[in-house]
Amino acid sequence: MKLTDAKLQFIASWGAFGTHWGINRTMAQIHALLLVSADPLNQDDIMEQLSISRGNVNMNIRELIDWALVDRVLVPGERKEYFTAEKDIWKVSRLIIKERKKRELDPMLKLLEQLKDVDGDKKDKHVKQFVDTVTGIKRFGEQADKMLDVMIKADENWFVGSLMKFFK
Amino acid sequence: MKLTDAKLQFIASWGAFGTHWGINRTMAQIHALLLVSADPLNQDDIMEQLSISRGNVNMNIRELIDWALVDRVLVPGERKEYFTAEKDIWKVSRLIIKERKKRELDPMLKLLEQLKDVDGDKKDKHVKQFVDTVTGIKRFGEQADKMLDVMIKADENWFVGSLMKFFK
DNA sequence: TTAATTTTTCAATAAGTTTTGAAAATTCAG
DNA sequence: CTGAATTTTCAAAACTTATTGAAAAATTAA
Repeated sequence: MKLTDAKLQFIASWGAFGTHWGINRTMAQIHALLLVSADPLNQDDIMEQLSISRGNVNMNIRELIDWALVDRVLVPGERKEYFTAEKDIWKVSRLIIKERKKRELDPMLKLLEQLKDVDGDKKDKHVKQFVDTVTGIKRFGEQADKMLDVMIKADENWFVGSLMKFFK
Repeated sequence: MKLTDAKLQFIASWGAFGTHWGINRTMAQIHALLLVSADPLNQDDIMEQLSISRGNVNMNIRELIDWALVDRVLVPGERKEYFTAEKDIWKVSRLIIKERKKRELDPMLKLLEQLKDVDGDKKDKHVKQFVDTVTGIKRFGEQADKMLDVMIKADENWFVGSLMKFFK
């Protein structure tokens, strides 16, 4: 397969993949494009290669920068801003875990903490089922929280070496 | 907080949570409702408690059954079908991992396998960047794949006991 | 059987999300 | 400063996804 076609297919698939993970299609496509580009790109490059509008590029690039997946780089002698993606996929996954944990898991745990103290007789089976469910999810979430914290701090060697040996 | 309000808040939040994870809002809400209900519910119960249409309940219940998160149960003397959710959150998480792995990770790995054999001179920096990126993601995906397989097979005791000790 | 009940389907509609593009704001070279 | 280049904003439009509800299909009690 030609490089150009392979790039297009990678970008399309990464975009579709992203939608399953709460990341919008275009944001994932821009990310994909930058991941496979050897040199930094500017807004016009991205507009042209993905056939999308300036506003769209601008908004999604900002979002990618928020997630720390993309950095602005200064190209000497150029007025325009250039962008480049973090290429180390282990670092990328840690950045994504960190961001999603903050946005999703942490607030959920906070809510469950409140809900577990519902009023009413613990002997009542409806109250009991609610409390048991909430408590169970909370415990699970706390374990996941710890595990993810370790992953966020770990580096690839730790991950591949220790964890994967552990997982046989 | 009263049980009724706590339930509503749990259902609303679980629904919002689900949308971040590629699960539609209503499907997650029905799941939440069944998780906190002590007894099985029928379509009319769900329609009433969530204020949604019959068609909507029917489609999303079927989807939940596909994922094996919900089971049909026969209530003696009743004509209607009743539904109940798997309450063990560890089992629930394994079912979700299994389904999403099959739908998302496996196809992505298949694609990356093809893309890594792109034509062209490996010395060319554009080809090199593409191949390096694809190979890196593929390797990462394969590790994740193995790890998730172990998790799918594991039970809660293994998970909490061994893994969590490992994670300090 | 038949007819009442229940479940399923699906076209139309509604709701939600993303994208555009032109105008406003900002930046910076001269 | 001034004005050209660039970036940002955001209301309107396009697109995507979810929901409704009525009709069709399936089920089952009598």
